[in-house]
Amino acid sequence: MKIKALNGFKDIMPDDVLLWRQVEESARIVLERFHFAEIRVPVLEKTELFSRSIGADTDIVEKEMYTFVDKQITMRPEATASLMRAYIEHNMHGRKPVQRLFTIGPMFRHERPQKGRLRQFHQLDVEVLGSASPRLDAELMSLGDCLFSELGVSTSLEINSLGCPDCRPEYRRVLLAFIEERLDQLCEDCRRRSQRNPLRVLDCKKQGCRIQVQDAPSVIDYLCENCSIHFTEVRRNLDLLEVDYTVNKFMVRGLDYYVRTTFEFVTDQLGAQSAVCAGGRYDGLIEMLGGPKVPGIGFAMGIERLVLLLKRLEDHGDQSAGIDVFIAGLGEEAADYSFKLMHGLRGIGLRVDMDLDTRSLKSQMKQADRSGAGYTVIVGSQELDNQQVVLRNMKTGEQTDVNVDAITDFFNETYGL
RNA sequence: GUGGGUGUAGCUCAGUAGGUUAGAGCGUCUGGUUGUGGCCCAGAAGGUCGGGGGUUCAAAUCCCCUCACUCACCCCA
Repeated sequence: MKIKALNGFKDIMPDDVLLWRQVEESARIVLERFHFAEIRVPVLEKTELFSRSIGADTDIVEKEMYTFVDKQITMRPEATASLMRAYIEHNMHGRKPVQRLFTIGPMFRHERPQKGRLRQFHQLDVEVLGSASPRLDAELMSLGDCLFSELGVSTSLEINSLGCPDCRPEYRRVLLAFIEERLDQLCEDCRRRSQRNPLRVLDCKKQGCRIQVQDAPSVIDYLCENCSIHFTEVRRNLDLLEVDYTVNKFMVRGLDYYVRTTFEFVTDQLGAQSAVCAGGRYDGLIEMLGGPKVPGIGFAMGIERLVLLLKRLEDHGDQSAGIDVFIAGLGEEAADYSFKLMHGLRGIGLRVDMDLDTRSLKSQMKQADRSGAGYTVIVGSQELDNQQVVLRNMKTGEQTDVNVDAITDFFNETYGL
């Protein structure tokens, strides 16, 4: 029986890892420009942390978490909760007024896998704690924008406001009344949704429902004064930074903790999974988890989805990490010498490989070619007798005899080590 | 949890009025080049045709069951 990876769990193969690194490195560069600090948190947490923060009756908590029931611990389905826990646990609010944090790592959700959605997937998670300024909302969105342009992928930004505990109940009532008036026109799912989370009816993808909700009351019209001012300021600041966006009054959130600003970077290139990055404000969350009364905002970016987008940009063929020097040897006595030489060259920082199984020279040259080495050192018995090796430039095919003692110096000069 | 699609060589895929030893390209290996890569040529290795059962003289091909993968719904990054 062949052992295979679990459904929804994927190996990231060497060629793809290069793209992943590109994403992660770009992210770290951009995040540093925005003065963020990386934090790494555990993958396992107490189940309660997630049920309390994400919401006990959300799909994630209800049926998608990998939980060790007997131990009451869960593999994180998202990172925000863990970061909040760490923030509270280490009293980070006391160290400086505003904490800008990010983390990159795997998340786990037991959903049915499909394109751009796995059971173990990876997110870049960015959070800022300690400021309620609408400037921050705009700054975070511009950060996402910068990251996408750094990577060369194009997405569009959609924003909305969900109001706050002061104004949302009123809107909810109005919306529910609107929905109930045309309940018989809506799909089965929406009828169910209208009971639990009427907001969700707004982003149903079915044509029939879309027509029905077209003229539904907009959250934005029901925002309280503070939320309204906040949203206007967010938009003004986005304009100030010249970040393009559209207001999507149908955009809602699946997680309970979001208030006020929500946003999504979407693309039409990923099939059903249009969101590459999504986030929003969660001003009451930290307090709810037993921490200080501190506002927060953050977003999560789906790395797999981003990598899929990058793959669409150009043909990424074999581009496995190459080496500088390949050592080809003839026979066993050469092998000892080659082995030692390889060790020495690695010691001065070169990327070196050889054929440990002493195959034919032809085979070794082939390996040298594929390895991407700029030079091949050929060691034979004749060369050993004369204390010389052949140095072959793999680009030009030019060969020179070099004294064994001069080899290191040659590479030192060539590669400027 | 629900629906559609696809499972043939390491990879991408041909292969239906059922019919001998199941094919191609790429990759791998060997040789053409007594110690030299890329291009070219020749050859070789590599397959329980996803698995099980059935129909038949005969099944990759037809029927049933099952599993895996995949896309989509739900939901979400």
